[in-house]
Amino acid sequence: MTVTETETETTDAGADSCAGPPQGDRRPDGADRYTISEVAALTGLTAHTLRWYERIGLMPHIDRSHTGQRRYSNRDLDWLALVGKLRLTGMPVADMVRYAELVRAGDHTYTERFELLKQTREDVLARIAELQGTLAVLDRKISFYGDAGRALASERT
Amino acid sequence: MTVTETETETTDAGADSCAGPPQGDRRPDGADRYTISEVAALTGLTAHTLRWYERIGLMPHIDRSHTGQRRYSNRDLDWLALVGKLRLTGMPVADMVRYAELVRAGDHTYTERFELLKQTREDVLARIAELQGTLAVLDRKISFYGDAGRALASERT
DNA sequence: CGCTTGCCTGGAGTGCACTCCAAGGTTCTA
DNA sequence: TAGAACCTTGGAGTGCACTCCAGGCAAGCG
Repeated sequence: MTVTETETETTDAGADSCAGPPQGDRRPDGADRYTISEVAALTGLTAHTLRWYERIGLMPHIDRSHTGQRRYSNRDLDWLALVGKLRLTGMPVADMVRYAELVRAGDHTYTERFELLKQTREDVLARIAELQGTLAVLDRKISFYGDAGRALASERT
Repeated sequence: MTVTETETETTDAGADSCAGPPQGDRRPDGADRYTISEVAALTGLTAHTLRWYERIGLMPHIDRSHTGQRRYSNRDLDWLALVGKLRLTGMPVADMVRYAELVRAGDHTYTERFELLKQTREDVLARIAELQGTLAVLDRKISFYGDAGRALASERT
């Protein structure tokens, strides 16, 4: 029962500062009814993309004003922050939709979500390793170009 | 034609373990005239993609047999290995084409190539940092799920 | 000799992740 | 209360990186 997905996120706001848009402009809980353009500004996504995310099932049900306009909550912002992180890993949107479905389905999907996160973690580690391999290649090439700058040797590649 | 011996490649074909393709099946320089399907097996790219790379200017001029079929050299394989690494970084194909053009243009583009490589290096470092940020988020979430899992387990006991 | 396999070409098609449009209704500012 | 600036929808369009197709040439084999 205690496996609700959401509570950690609310404290997550300033946790990772390096990447992503700053989310310091939040309103306190209770007054958190952001329009779509506010959310666009906060997340760096376009309003188009936010509506599209909703259409494909990547967002939970978004609250609406009495006239039908979207009103996003801090919790929605938390979810979008997670989605943004996952997107950075190269995870396909379809997989994120799958995760969103699991969250919506309730606590009994806990194990599956856990496995999905662990798999994603492995993928991220693998991608970091790949990038470090590429970095080594680049460094070799850069130092070659640096040397060639003095020697002015003719080269291919 | 010379495709009789090349069945050895089939062992390597599916063995695409983790990072770049192992390039241990090369022939010595001087005997390096690979068909397009051999190169496909060695690089993990499809023949379609190899022809497409050529069409968009991402490959240097590829040698041809007397009947017009492509014959790739070890040098071409080296270039493809670099392209593969750059592709892993998420560099757009258009940028790689730009780099290829600089290489074709000759030695006087040395500085520009150097700058491009250094910029790419910065991009890779930034992406690694992003991924490490994401990793932190995932780890926090995973440990939360782990705790919740133990809680559930102990509840059940 | 025909059959199969591999290769050639230009151009069309695919899948993903947005991105935009038209035609309205709503909310804020002066 | 006017008008700008926002919001709504379904559906169509875009850009990237392939991916495939049709129609044909070339070589090895029984």
